[in-house]
Amino acid sequence: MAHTKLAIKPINTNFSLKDKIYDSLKQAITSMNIYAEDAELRLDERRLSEKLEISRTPVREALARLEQEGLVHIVPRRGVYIVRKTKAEMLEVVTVWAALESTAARLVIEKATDDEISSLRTMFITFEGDKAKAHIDEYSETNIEFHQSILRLSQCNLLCDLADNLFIHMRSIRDRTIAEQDRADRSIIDHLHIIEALEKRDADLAAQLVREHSMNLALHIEKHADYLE
Amino acid sequence: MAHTKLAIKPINTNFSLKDKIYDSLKQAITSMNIYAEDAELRLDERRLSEKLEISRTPVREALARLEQEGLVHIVPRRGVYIVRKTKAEMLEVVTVWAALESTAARLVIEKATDDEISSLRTMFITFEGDKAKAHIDEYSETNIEFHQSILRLSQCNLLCDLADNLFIHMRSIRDRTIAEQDRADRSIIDHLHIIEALEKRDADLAAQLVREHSMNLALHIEKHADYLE
DNA sequence: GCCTGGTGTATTGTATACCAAGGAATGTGA
DNA sequence: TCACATTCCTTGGTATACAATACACCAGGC
Repeated sequence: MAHTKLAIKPINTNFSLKDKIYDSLKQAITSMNIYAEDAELRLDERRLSEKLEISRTPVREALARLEQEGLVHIVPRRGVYIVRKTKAEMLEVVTVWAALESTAARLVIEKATDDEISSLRTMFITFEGDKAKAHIDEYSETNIEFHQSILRLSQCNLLCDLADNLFIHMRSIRDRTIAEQDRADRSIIDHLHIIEALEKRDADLAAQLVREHSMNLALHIEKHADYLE
Repeated sequence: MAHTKLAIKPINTNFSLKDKIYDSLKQAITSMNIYAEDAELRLDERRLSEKLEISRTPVREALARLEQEGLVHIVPRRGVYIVRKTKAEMLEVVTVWAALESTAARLVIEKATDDEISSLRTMFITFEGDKAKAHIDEYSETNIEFHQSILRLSQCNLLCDLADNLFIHMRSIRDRTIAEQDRADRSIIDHLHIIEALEKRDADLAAQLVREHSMNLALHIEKHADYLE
């Protein structure tokens, strides 16, 4: 049915250039492999603004936000550099992640329905048995999804937001470590135990299992992540 | 004694205008009572830049950082507003705080020396007995110091940084709530129990006590903080 | 050959001008 | 008196010009 009135303009006037650039840069940084030998860690205000065909001002504001967030480091009159976390810093990230996610697990028990919790279980049915090793890439995605689901089901926005920021750094590690040894299998077992604890509504146990699961990653990084200087 | 060598200048060339403005604004916002009826929540780029006798650009960059941090909200073409947390948001802040501090407590047990832990105890000797109620203001400071000490002794910078940001919001609540009822006394008792757990190097207990202590604040806010809309 | 200082260039920091959008004040007609 | 349109002011958004600094390179003197 044709409208008699000019139908639109719900066009977003609410997102300014700087927001778009911020999202765009963040996405770009997130999806690049920061720790590769030949990674291009240098950003150039002017080149960026020319490439995006806008002026430097909004680019600068976006970069300032990224710096506040810890993704880039701005050196006065030298340039903007993507931050590489040291091993020590990465261990801190994982530690804080553990804190956030285990608290999320407690909240899930308070707030989530049985259905929501059991939805976690269905995420893993495709990996029953030995399939995990065979489909590492898929599993890695599911793995990430699982952890983010716990955050989401906690219904605590602050928790989600903080965790999201940490996740940017976690992701690059997880991708590297999940393929090593039998970590994928071990990971699934851990996850199933966590789900069981949630289903039993045992807050202390769930929190403990979630924390230990993350801290195992920390131990692994401590031992094996030599590519972090 | 006079030096024979020219003694100095490791002078920081690293602090630009925007950094100073950022610090200055943050300090100002932190120390004002955001929740007072007549609080001036509106900021004006132009007025600020005129008052500080600089251009708008660095002011804008400072404000952008503060927005990223959640202290102010910038509404396009409307203005910049200091953020008032709602009750729900404040409860989230306290929840996340609990997560961070209880993890810090675990780390204290791993990393702090006996001396460092016992230094926590000495903070409270002046408030032995019934003195807490009589010196509410002093106690409020000690209270804050106690919690920050736990973070600091965890030797985890990320934990400290995140907690500091939350603390800005916690502070305004604590100042209001500590004077109510017998919360000061209760608070001291909690703190002493926490210290005992740390001294016994009982990580699970310490983490639990710290978390419960904070969550009690959450319950109190839930019930009594009607000034949060 | 090495040290010292100058100079040029690249890059970010800051200032300023102009724009667009929202909202309030004002005017106008019923 | 009220509803509505118009105007204007306020305010943040963007673009651009200029200033300041870091670094590389080079020339000249010892």
